[in-house]
Amino acid sequence: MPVLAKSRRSGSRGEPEKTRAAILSAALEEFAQEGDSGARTDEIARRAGVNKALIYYYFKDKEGLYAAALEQVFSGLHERVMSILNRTDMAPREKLLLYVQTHFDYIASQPVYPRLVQREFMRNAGRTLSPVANRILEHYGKPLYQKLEELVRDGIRSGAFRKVDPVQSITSILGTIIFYFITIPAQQIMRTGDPTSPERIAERRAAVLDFVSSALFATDDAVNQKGKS
Amino acid sequence: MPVLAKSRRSGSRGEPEKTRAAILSAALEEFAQEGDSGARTDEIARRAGVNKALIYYYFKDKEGLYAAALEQVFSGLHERVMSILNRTDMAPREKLLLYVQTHFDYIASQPVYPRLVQREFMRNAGRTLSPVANRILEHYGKPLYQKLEELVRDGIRSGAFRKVDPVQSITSILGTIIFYFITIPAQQIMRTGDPTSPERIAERRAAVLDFVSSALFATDDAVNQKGKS
DNA sequence: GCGTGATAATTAAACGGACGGTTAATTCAA
DNA sequence: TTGAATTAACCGTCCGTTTAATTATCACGC
Repeated sequence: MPVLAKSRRSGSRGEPEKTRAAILSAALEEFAQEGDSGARTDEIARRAGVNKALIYYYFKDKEGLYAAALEQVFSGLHERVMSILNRTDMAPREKLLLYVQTHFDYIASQPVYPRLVQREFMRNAGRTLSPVANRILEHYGKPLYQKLEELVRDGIRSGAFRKVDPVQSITSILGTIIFYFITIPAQQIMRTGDPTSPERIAERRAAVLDFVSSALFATDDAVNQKGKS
Repeated sequence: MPVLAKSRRSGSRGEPEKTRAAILSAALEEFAQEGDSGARTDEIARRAGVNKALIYYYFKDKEGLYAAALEQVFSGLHERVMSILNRTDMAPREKLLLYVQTHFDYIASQPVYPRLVQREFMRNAGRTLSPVANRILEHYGKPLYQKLEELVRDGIRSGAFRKVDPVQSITSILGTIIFYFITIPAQQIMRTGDPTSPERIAERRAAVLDFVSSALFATDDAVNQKGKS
């Protein structure tokens, strides 16, 4: 990490931004592992190697820290994925496959992400999500779903995709991509070996692409002429 | 929902089993909603309409209650699903579709189930699951995966299924079935309307069957469905 | 260059409420 | 009378949050 010559702004010892980042990183792990309420501020501070009070110095309170953690993972995904979905130079099939790969790879590169996210989206107090999750979904989730829906419609219109319900198929695709990662702890029992090893991840990646392709793509133009039951 | 069966005077012999069941039921909701550590024993007692001490009277401690809750949902699924997977009078395609329907319907009938389960399987303290989840998976998860794997192999061997990796495709299928339910809170924001309404559930059910069928079944011109194997 | 405040970064310690769990007393069917 | 079922009240601890003190760095006048 290059020491920024100029950004030695002010303060006392250490680098404030580095400290902040350390806290955030520790929080990501702890939140993903234990969940919102299960995460302990003491443990986060310990992991980050800083005093607990710094959490409240940099992020107002536990919820503020939580929001920052969610924001970080989501903005990263959003950036990568949307740049693909906004492209206009690709046919639906290639575009969808590239999207799936990108989404998959992002999750695989941030093993902490899926559990963090999934946890949050399962937690509906009564009937509504937490304000934090709500904001995240409005900001990142909706545009993603919208673009994906558009893509699927394009694919269907052009005959590249089967005539599926766009929204439903998106849910299925997301499930196929994400499910493996959120069940990794369970898979350590169900199967032998390490589900997070590069080989296993590669194996899963290929399987996801195959599964989605087969589920969504029309089986060659000629074949889909025959009526379906 | 709070069935205050005040019929019996509460004092000593109300109905013990009814009380126990009330606690368990309340626990299921609370655990599913708030998670293991998020759930509050006071709240569970309140929902069940009983004194908090009864939780410790019937179930040793919070973890005992949690284990009982997991046990209940899993045994119910196990019972329904295994009876299908053990049948020998069905061709792979029908068997798999029936399995998917049954699994789906069970979840749909117990909206509390998927979040409860998913929560648990995401929580790996360090490197291993909780002892409770471990036991559940050994007892219910492994046999299920095993039977499903067998089924997929049969399907491939008979030519009814594409030549997929059995284990990977099972993960994909499970993801397709379950993902909708564990993201219901999020879907209340992403789409309009109630994702838990019968119409929506039916719509999702059809989509799952379609998605899985298309992903897994061989699209051979030759419909070599020979009925029994 | 050199004290000298000012301020940002960091810490130790403690507070107060929440929450899991306990206990001793009470009720009521058999 | 016995004992299972139930309750109110309590306890100790964990944990999020606050506060006050401390350390280091910078700005600046001298």
